Amino acid sequence: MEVPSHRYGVTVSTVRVDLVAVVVSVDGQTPRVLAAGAPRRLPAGPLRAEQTSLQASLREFVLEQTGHRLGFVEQLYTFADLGRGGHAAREVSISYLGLAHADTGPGWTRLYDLLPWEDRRPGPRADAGRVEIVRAIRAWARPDRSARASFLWGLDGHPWRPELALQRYELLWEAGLVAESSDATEATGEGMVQDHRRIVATALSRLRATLQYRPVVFELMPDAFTRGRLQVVVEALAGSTVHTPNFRRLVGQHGLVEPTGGVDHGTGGRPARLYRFHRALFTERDLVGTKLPVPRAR
Amino acid sequence: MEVPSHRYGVTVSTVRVDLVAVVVSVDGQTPRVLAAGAPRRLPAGPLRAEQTSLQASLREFVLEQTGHRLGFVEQLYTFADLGRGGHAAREVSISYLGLAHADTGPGWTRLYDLLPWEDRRPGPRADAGRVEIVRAIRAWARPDRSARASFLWGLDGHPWRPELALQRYELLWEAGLVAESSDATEATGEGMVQDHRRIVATALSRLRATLQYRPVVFELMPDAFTRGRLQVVVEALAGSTVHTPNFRRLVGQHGLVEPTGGVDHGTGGRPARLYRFHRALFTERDLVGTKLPVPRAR
DNA sequence: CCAGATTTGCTCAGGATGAGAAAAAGGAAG
DNA sequence: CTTCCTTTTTCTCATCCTGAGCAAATCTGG
Repeated sequence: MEVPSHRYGVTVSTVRVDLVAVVVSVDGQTPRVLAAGAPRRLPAGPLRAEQTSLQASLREFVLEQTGHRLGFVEQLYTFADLGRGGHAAREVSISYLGLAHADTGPGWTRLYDLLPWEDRRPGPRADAGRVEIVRAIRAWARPDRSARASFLWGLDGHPWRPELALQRYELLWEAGLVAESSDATEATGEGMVQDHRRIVATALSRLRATLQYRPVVFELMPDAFTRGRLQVVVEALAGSTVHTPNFRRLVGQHGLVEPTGGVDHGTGGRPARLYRFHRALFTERDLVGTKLPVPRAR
Repeated sequence: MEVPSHRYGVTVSTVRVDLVAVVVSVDGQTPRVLAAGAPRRLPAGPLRAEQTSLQASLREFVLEQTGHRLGFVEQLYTFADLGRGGHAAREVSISYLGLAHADTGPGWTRLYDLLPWEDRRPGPRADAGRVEIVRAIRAWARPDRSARASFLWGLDGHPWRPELALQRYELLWEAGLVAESSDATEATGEGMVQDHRRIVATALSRLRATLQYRPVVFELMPDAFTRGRLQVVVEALAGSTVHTPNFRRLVGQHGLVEPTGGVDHGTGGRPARLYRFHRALFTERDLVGTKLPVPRAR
């Protein structure tokens, strides 16, 4: 069984390749994604011939298009299925997740306007939309797909898992509840160009999963911050809340942060101590091996 | 801040795109990778214009080149940095991990011939090679990179983490210990064409990480198997051993398997009960959410 | 001064995990 | 047939991690 040349094949596969960026930041307690236009579109650009690495290419065009210097960058997934955008031609998009410091302005779309069901933090809109979605899913899933549906939506005793955002989006897609052609509703969210909403869902899934075993949140934080502020950012990304004493316990016992000595009096209650990320320790470790809690409660 | 058209850019980025497959199987207690030639080369093929999905394209050319029908397939990473193969031209490779049932023959290379230091199971060759590698790394890392080195190699009180295979390969690369041009040594392994060994390391990392939270091993198992056999396969992929009673406890309590009623008398000791994967339960769940133990002992 | 809000620390139960001991059940060698 | 060896299988125990609740400490704002 000899493996032939890898130039094997009948079709010469020369296609156009784009880079697509999902740039995330947290503004107050709302996560935002860089996407402008109507319908919204993720920033994208071509591979640059002169750039040796993909990441450099990505950073450059995000900087040019938006003026933003990306901190953390991670490759997500390469989308290349036929008919992605409606055209017959194949279009290859290499997608990246990037984290940037807080910023607002046009082009910064609220993440949960795109995927409203992913925000489970207590609030006025949360419950109404949830009921509506769950009803629609139950109707569609019955009876064949109900096990999968209740697993993904944390029904019937299953826990809600934040990191399954992509799988939930895909189920909604199959159920016809997030067709990009339809109008935006309160519960099913705002549509985007082509398959960009799927790419955002991919990014959210990956970000939430990464949060559980790598301290990437610090890419979104200023140099000094309170533990309460850190908790708010984590909860914003996870889309659910955590038990405050347990959160600080975990943050503390991993030695992730060290006090700066300063305090913040603007928190409304007892003043909070300021901390900084213990970077010296963790750049060496390639940022692997220490985790922050993401809720996985019922 | 308006985001311009995503057709923005000075260079038209039309490049050739290949699919590369890392097909893994376990033969006895040695993991194998589909790669033939000298130096060895992973099976690769072009995107097929007529295939709608990448996975379908991949399955087809792996079937054509090797006669193998892939079970599990997962996208790994897209390599596209300039000068990957030594040429100036950019070459984009979308890499996939595939799992196949046990098979031998030419073309099936032993995985740990390529990455010998990743096999930590007790054995004659293991200790000798380990000492040699650790000595070389320590010499190179001192003193700046010693924290990173000891973290990755489980030295100075750090645990050995099987899933960091890629990071270990990259450190060895930086240290000049796995230059593909040099001759294969007992400790640093056999070289491959272009950056294929990096792709194999990527696959191993991903496979080991996946093993910890998704029951993908079953893609490598026959329909009926003993728990001892399952443990051997997991240990082969993880490259280290686990405590037998704990392994069976975990497998049992997750409800992953169910007894077929049969027994296997060929194990050399007390006959072992045969089990099958409880597939009905887990296809529904999208194969998420149940895990098999991978050792992370000191 | 009081009410409210937030930070901070402590405790406790339950589950998961690492490690060891040992019984059960067969095959192989003598 | 008996003895030894090997593998499977079941328990037990200590420890750590995690979820959850209670309460004290400390400030701001009215």
